[in-house]
Amino acid sequence: MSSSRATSIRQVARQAGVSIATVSRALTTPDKVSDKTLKKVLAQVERSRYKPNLLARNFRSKRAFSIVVLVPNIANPFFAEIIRGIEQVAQQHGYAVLLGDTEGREDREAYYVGLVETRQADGLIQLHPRLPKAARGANGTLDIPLVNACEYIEDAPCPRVGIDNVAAAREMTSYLLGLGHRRIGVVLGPDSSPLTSDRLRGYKLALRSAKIAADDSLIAQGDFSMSSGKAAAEKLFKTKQPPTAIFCFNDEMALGAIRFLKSTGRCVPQDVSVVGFDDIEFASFCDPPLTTIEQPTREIGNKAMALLFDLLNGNKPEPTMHTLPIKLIVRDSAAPPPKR
Amino acid sequence: MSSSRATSIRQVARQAGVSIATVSRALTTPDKVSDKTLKKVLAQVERSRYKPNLLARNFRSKRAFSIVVLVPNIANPFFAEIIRGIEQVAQQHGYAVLLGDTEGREDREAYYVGLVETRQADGLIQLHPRLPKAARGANGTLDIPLVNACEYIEDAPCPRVGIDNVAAAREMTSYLLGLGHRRIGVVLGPDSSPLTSDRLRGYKLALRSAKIAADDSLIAQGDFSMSSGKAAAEKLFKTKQPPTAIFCFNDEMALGAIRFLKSTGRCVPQDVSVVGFDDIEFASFCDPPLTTIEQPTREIGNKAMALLFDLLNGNKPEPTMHTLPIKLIVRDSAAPPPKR
DNA sequence: TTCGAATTTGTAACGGGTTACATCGCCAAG
DNA sequence: CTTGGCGATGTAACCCGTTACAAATTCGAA
Repeated sequence: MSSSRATSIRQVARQAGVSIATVSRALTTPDKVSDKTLKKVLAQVERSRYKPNLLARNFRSKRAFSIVVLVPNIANPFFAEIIRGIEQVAQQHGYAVLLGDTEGREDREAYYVGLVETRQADGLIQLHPRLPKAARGANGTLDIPLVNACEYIEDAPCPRVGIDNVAAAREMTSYLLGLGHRRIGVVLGPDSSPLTSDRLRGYKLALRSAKIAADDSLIAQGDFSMSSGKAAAEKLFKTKQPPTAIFCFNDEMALGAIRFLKSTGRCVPQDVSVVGFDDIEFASFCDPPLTTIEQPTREIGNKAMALLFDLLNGNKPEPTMHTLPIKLIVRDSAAPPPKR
Repeated sequence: MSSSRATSIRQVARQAGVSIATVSRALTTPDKVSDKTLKKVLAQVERSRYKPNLLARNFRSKRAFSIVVLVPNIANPFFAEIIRGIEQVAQQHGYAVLLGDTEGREDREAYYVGLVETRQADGLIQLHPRLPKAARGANGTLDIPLVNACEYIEDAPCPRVGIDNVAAAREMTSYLLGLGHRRIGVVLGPDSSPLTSDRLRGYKLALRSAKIAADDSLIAQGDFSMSSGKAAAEKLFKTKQPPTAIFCFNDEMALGAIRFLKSTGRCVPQDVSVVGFDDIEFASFCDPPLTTIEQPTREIGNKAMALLFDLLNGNKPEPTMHTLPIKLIVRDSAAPPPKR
């Protein structure tokens, strides 16, 4: 109580009249201790409210039992769900998760990589679409246990988990085509994101299948933020022949686009259809409820952590891509184009 | 390279021709080492790519240099912003933040408290409106360094940081009264939250000042979710005399309420005004943009971490409440009541 | 009873840093 | 030429667990 020094295993051992090894065993491998002694030790542990210092245990075992997740932005509910998925299985395996919100800054990223280099964390899950610079070893191999999720890294020498963005975008585009749309605008994410190129590819594939020529004036740049979606929609509607439907590469931008359309008196979906991607929670509560692509966020997180756990336990890295299924969620933001 | 054993300080010392103490000093207190030796040591550190094992350092210094944040739900963008604020100053002080998403489960909470009891983390920031059960010591004092943010805990023996919810709700209610509303509905948060009672108190205070009698039929229960806001609005409009304005105790519920009103053909704000609380990012992008109360989320996070840091460094606990200023954000979701 | 195997317990080394204390050199003052 | 003082360096203890190995005890079978 009064002592500032926490009770140590040696104290417990002395007070229980056994050796420290016995106390250690009683706590970690109880079946190696006789019933009588076990009871005696546990009673004393209880009495002196002893909590083993896991800093010491981890040090000895050379494991921090924590992993870090590098995330571009936790304020984004899409990532939040993935983090939950990660945490869920992390906890099952006794790992804690360190949150690494980089807010886009490289120095932050380096800091978190440093955490695992200095053994404060055992591995890293990267949600950004790039390999952390600091993680590359001298000979090009990976220095640290790493798995990549959501935004996959091209040719990354690590396990990856995500969805088939080409197929998903193609499915969504086909859906709009099926409604009768012929002029379908797209609002891209940032260029740096492989997501953007994949989804764009899917979009074009669908057009090709429908024998429709791609039109560059129907493609607008965005950056996954709501305001960029608004601006992109504005740009698309300044052209001679505006689209009858807009496919935004995430839900936030779709919300922004809808915001613009409404502000100009257009109705969604009667005048223009708008669809998104991700199915964040707000997608079902906006007006109109958004037709979008649901990503298995929870599962992506689960899988990513499971892969990292394998990695940490020496199981094969196998730098393969793990693709999880998506689902087209039809709500009310897309309808057949207006007749004219 | 080939060795699985990471380079240790002893290796570096041997190869640099100095003692381990000198290497240690070169890395932690360079001014205690002569320039010549310092250069020699750092060169060798570089050459052998030595990274000190912080697990060992932390073990020795009896500090984990990490703290945990207990959060009800990271998927909630309001909490996400606060976490960012916490992380920001944590990093300045060399602390990492462990994310503790409890998803409302008590066992999870206990697990995270255990993390600090076992020294894997040094302290805890609680975003829930309650004291972690496990944190209470034998004699009622706190066992672990704790600070409470956002949803304050009544009589908690720890520093707290948040806003003046009574004053904020009062200000918002007065604003609606100023627009001419006389029947103002409220949608509460969960009963267990002190937030709810404080905001309700502020609401009633404002009514009293305007000499308007409170009417229980204008009070509806919610739980901070969008769907609960929708349900609550529905209930309020089933009564004989529905309100002309609805004050929802957070933005999500306001979004839900607007959703309901629109689905019944009512216009916001022409027919009914709706206001929220928190000013989450979506508040400015919904339709209509939401009039709400802006909380200084980033600052709350910053302050909470600063307080915890003080606590960890032995500075007085002083279990006082730190109140940060709010701001009424007027957008388009509230207007004078319709004339009749 | 005796012996060996199996089980339980204890002793002590160990992990990788930090740091108190001792030592050593060096230089200025006496 | 001493001596004292100071800065730089080295030696070794220490942190608090785990665990290899040794010792002691128990137990059953011969």
